Amino acid sequence: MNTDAQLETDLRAEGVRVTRQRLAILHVLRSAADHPRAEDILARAKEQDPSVSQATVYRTLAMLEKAGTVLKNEFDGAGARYELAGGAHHDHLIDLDTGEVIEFHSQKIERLQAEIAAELGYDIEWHRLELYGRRPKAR
Amino acid sequence: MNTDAQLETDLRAEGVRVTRQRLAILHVLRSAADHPRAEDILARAKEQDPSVSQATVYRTLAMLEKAGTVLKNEFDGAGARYELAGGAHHDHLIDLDTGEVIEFHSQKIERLQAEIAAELGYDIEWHRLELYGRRPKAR
DNA sequence: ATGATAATGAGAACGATTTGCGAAAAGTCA
DNA sequence: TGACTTTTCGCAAATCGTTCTCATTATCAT
Repeated sequence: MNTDAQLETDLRAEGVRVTRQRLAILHVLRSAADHPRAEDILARAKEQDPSVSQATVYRTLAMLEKAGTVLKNEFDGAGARYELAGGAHHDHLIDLDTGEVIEFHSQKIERLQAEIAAELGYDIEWHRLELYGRRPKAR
Repeated sequence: MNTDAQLETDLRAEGVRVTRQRLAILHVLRSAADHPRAEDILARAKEQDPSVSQATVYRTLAMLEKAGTVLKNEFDGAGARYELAGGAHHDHLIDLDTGEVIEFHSQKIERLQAEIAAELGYDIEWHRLELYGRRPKAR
């Protein structure tokens, strides 16, 4: 698990400065149960530290993404959605009615993807698999 | 196969007016071997009819997408890329070095996706599977 | 504490896409 | 074909999410 202190240590290890704003943003990410947008992250971070600005949210997310600490998901519709990395790789199922994001993983699909790419003469660098669906209406 | 005349007939069937601009855009899509961006489509359509404007390209693509005639792909990086629908469903492999887009299809993967969604209690409305890779350097 | 330097906030700038609006075509019917 | 109605068009301004500029502030090694 990642504790806030743990994350702070990681930041220092990256050789970047530990600022109030960055800690606020990391805390938001760590305590998020959903996959918040930059806008949401800004709002939540401001609760903890009103001085956090939009620019800093984007700058911090970009740096954390480069560092591999956060994952940026560009689902359809408006705006990227973020989550802390650290867990196992997974793909996403987006509920078209609520916007809720469900994580899942299939070793079989991963294997098939690699096979297909190999047949086409490619090495996969990364991939994106998103299912968009609805919960069938109870009848 | 879709001939230009065929596409025109489809347009009329949709109850929309057949304009020079729309025909130019459809022709561009039909003769495109790649997955052009709105910008490319505008440039190519202008060769055939200089009066085509950017706004019309976007408006036309939006209407064709809604009509199911074209597919809009939002790969990573800047701008959506379009292709004529009409063929069989397929997913994409994007060459990270050249930007080239390769189409592929796997019945197995499709089936697995449906199974996974079903287990989670969902019906898939649509999905997006993109592989991003490179051709291994010859040694 | 102090200074070198990185990070910040505010707002302007950006790129892709969308929209409002008056002018110009397309379709319709006589 | 001409007159009329409605859609579509081009242009420019507006949006939206995101990035950048720059003067100011904060971090951290000393």
